[in-house]
Amino acid sequence: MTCWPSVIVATPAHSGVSASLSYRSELLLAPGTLVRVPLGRREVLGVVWDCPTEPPEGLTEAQTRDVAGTLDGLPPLNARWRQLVKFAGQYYQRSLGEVALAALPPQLRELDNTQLARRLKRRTQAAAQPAEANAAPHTEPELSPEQAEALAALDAASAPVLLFGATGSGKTEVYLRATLQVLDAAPIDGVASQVLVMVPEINLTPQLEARFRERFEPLYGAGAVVCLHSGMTPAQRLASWLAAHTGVARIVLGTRMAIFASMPGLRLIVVDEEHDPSYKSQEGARYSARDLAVYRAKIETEALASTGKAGVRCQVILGSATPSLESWHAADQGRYLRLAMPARIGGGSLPRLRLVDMNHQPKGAVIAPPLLAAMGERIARGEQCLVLLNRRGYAPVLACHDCGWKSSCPHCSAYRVFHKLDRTLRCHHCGFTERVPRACPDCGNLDIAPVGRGTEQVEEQLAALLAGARRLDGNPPRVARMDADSTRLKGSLETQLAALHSGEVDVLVGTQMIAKGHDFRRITLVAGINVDAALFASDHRAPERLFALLMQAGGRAGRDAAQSAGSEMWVQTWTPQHPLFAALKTHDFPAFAAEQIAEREIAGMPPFGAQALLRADARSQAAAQAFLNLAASQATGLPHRDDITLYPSVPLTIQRVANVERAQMLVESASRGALQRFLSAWGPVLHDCRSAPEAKGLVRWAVDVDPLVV
DNA sequence: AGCACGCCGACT
DNA sequence: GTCGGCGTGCTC
Repeated sequence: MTCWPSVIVATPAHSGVSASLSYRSELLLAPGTLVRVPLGRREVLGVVWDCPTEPPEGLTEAQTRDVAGTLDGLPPLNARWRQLVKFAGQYYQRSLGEVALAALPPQLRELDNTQLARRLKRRTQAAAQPAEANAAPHTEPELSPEQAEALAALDAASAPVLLFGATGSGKTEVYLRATLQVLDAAPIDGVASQVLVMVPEINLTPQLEARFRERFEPLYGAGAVVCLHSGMTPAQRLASWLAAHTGVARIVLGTRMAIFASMPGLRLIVVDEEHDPSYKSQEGARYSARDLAVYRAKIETEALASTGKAGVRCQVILGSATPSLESWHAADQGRYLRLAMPARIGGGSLPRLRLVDMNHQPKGAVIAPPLLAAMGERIARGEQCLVLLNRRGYAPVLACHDCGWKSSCPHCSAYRVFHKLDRTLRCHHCGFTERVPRACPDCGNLDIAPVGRGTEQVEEQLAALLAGARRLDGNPPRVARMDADSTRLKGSLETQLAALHSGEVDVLVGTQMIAKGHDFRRITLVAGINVDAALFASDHRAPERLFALLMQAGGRAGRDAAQSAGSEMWVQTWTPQHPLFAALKTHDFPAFAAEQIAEREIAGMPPFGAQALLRADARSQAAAQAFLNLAASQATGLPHRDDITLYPSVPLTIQRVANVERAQMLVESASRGALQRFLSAWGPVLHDCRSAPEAKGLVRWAVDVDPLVV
């Protein structure tokens, strides 16, 4: 029987190709079937969206080509997955095909059916393997009263759960128990239950993976836990994806991209560190994996409810010690259920805050004398210190004192950072790297000097400043550095962490990557060296990010209950009176959040209003802004135009990156729905603006819905 | 997005 | 005389 499946392919929205393309097939194809279809002169992967038995209107017989073939042996992508893709495409203003195809493993496009069959066979064989009988049975740690309470509440909850747990309160154990409960449940219609666990960064997957494997592989076999993130090879990604899609994998652990994993038995989604900005994608479809997680759980639950079985649902847990204000507000309103776990496991306390007023310290001191003394004492006791600084390299700028030359990047409106180790000037935005000149390129003066401090320099200076201190073994302290530079090589992160755990290193200097997740047992002092920059950034989310960073960093200290009593969080600041520090001192996130939310309400900021950005990249700043202004003027008469505020176009903070000028326009509305409908109508207009003479030199444009930085 | 066709500058 | 720059246009 002949049918005319409509197929979505990886074509961007408004590219002139309609949402789906109609083909012809002699076989009835179920929606969600993966197919290969001819498109122009090439053959591309597509997803069957619908399969009418009537020929499409407006297309002649000759215009409809035959489906080239299906990907055999793969069950179709289910209706919930398709609904997720559809929602994400509409909400974030991208084509369905773009979202759907980006969500599939790239290697799927290259496989023929024999290769695919081989892969699938390998998968099912792995599944048939019995659980390792001789694996040591894991011992489940005893739950704290708070954990037990949270689990009980979780069990009864029907809304999304915001697990507000202090660092060290044992959130991971709650995730593990909740996972166990879900995996234990009986299959529904022969589909085994599955759990999706998301973490913000690739760096955090290994340790969580280890804990999940240790707990669940003895129960469910070696293939039960798979990872999904961009650091994997194409072959690994395909293998994980197939395992999830076929139900062989019971637990998928991954970064934001994992939110689109096909999981037919999905019954629980965990979003760990839900406040982390990494969950918001910054290219392609700019989706928030956290927000999609809430949506996905909702549609999965609705589908399960319609099967008529009582009590089955797909739950979502958002976990954080410093939740996003969006989630916090949702909990305030009762849309989410807030479960608090304020106490640290073992009764340890959070570190005491020590504020250092830099106005009262010796001029030019990098590390204030009292902080230095405190570090020396810790080292002498065999304890470790963590020093946090948000700048890589030796110095953020190199300058000539004579003529005022600075190490600007020729391709970006930013300074190149001085890296002393390899004597280079490196642009952290476009990567442009040169050897440090011997003399000032402008005036020839030999006296060019670093200005400001980065991690390399603090590492060097700390080693010198602490030279007089002694470790327990009588040797001088060892200072190490950990940042994107020092961990660039594969495996070096692990090596550095091992050095820290073994006690080889006494002081670790690093960027915010050291604040996240890692469990450092012997650290009792954490110091933020230069935190003020974040407070004066024009970005209104800077305070909450700084609060989260300091809380998270502080959480690294005193994780061993025996040492936690004496653990300290030192912060050097020029503005000790800032209210953020008062809340930090008492570890009072609720007070801080309430204050920030009140500010947002007054300003009409999210979650009280909805925002989007129209971004333009062009050869010249004038062209970028001309495109935006044209787009604004062409918006007249569009639906809900009156409910929308279009702000003037502005250059980005870093206006030029890699010789591309960047500008943006803020789009705001009190109503999310109005914003949505306006943006949908605006899309085709924007596409047309591209070819207007004003926009000559435009490189690309994009809409960012719910942007993090405005 | 790809991948064509198409019309103007420096080279085997 | 060609190779190749990327500007415009199409893909069921």
